[in-house]
Amino acid sequence: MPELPEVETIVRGLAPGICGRTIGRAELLFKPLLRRGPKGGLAVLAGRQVLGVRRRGKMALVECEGGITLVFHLKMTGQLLLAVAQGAEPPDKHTRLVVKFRDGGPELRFRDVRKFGFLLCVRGDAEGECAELACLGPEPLGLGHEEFALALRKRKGRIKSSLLDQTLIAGIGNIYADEMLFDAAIHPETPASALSKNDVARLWESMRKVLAAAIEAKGSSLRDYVDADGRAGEFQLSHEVYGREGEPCVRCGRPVRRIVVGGRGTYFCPRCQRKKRGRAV
DNA sequence: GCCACTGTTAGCAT
DNA sequence: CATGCTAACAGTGG
Repeated sequence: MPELPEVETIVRGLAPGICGRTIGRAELLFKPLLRRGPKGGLAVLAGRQVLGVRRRGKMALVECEGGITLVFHLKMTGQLLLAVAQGAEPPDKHTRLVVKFRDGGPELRFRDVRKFGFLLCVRGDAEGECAELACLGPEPLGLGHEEFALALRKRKGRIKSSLLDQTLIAGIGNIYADEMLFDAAIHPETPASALSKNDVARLWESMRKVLAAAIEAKGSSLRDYVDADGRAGEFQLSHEVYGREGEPCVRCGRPVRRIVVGGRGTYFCPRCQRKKRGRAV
């Protein structure tokens, strides 16, 4: 579940470990991982220093000398790991990429059980020229609440689907959408355009609160997610609805329900998150 | 063994 | 055009 908080945690862990180091060989163990890149493939990386590591939406960007940027999308099960020592343990069968450094120190590995993840090797202005990045909406933590309200107003679909639309806002995934809707006491199937001014204000606050708390807790580890050092996150312990079907709502005690919204498993409290209707509460 | 389900999203249908 | 499903893949749990 690498959503924004998980990718942010990975990026923060990776940066001090690889910035300033010079890349040696990059071994692409699963060719289709590299969706796009220069003719010679990842050979272009050899001899380049890593200048920075950043996050955009759910993607991790490794910026290298000479305007080369590696863009990783972890999709469902991708992991970016800083292995303890070069060649200490051989890569397992799910390791798709190994990047070695000239100093012989820890190598960077990309593992991905389901093979949905991808890598782009971009030259020049990655944010501007790379479609995968250029089409992303604004960062939820950098978004003012006026702009947030504006973006939702013109939406026809359900609020949960809107939160998951990366072109609208970048980085929110299934878990955090459910958690922030619960925090804001909004039913996930509410049409985005039907939210009151007050609803939107609460949702904006909840979005910031939930994402910040999740980053603080180093993400949610339900299954595959671990940070760059292989450590699990802690935020799953603070989930209030996600994955808690049948368990009592932390606010009212009624059982949490699971429905499907836009093909995604959706958890909510039917009492605290009433469906929007003209009826008095 | 078989079937249902899983954190994402591109691509196609409506 | 916008929105809604499904498939892509592999593993896990019932």
